[in-house]
Amino acid sequence: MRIGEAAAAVGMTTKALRFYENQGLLPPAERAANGYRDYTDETLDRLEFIHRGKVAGLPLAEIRDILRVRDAGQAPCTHVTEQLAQQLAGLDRQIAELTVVREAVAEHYRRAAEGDPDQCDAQRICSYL
Amino acid sequence: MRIGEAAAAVGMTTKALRFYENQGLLPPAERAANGYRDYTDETLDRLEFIHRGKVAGLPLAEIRDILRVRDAGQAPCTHVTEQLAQQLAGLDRQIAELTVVREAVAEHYRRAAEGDPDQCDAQRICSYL
DNA sequence: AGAGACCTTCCACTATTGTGGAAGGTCCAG
DNA sequence: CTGGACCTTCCACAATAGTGGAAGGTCTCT
Repeated sequence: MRIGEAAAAVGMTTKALRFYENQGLLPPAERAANGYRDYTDETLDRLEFIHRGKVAGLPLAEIRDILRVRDAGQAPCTHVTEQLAQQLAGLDRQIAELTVVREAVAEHYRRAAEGDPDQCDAQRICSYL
Repeated sequence: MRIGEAAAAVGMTTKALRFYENQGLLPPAERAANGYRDYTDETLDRLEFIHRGKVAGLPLAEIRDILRVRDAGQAPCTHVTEQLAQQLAGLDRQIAELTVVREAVAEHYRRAAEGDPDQCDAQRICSYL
């Protein structure tokens, strides 16, 4: 199938597919006689996999690495498990950091919402921040 | 004081200060006879404010807007309160989204950690993702 | 006078994940 | 044979928050 059909089948754009090829997530596509890319269902599986990886928040580079392990003939499970563990740790760290910021902002906001605007101090520029 | 001294005083780089001037967070600096930027303590206050805004996770554009309101002679408190409310909502949304992703990844990981690598299915590329 | 530490401007580049558009080739229907 | 829908490549741009480096001016110490 041609690129437009493949893209539509997985809900991506043709631009994205070419980009993935460029970034090494898809192998260089087979070409029809006219030079058009010609995809098989295998590519769709691969694209679905890429989609699942993106949903899990993995950067394209990590998805690419997983696919490379797989393409090298190994089951990428160990690698995937490792990536998932790292991803989990990263998410926990990110959530923890955001929660800290959230608490700080919430505290600022509480003071701002109850406060007296006239207390603003020129030197602080705004006493609520 | 010159730019290097000002930058050191607030723990920023000279590059960052020029960048802030460029982005409108700092007014065009006074210049000494030799063309060097010449800062006063007011600039330090402003930089501290920028720093607090950054810590609160506000993008520079929003910090700039707050400063503009302030520079226009109004107390920016109302504006700040509004920004803080938006920021809080944004953080809550971001944390909620990350938490959803985290749960999905954790579930993938649980299955991967206990699973049998031989179950990997060629079509799925990796059954853990 | 020369070294070294400052300062100036300006342009390019970092990372990420694509999107937009130009210029041109191909294929099918009317 | 022409229009429209596809496809090709390639270059530029988006957002964010700066950083790196080149080329050159200035100041102070020795």
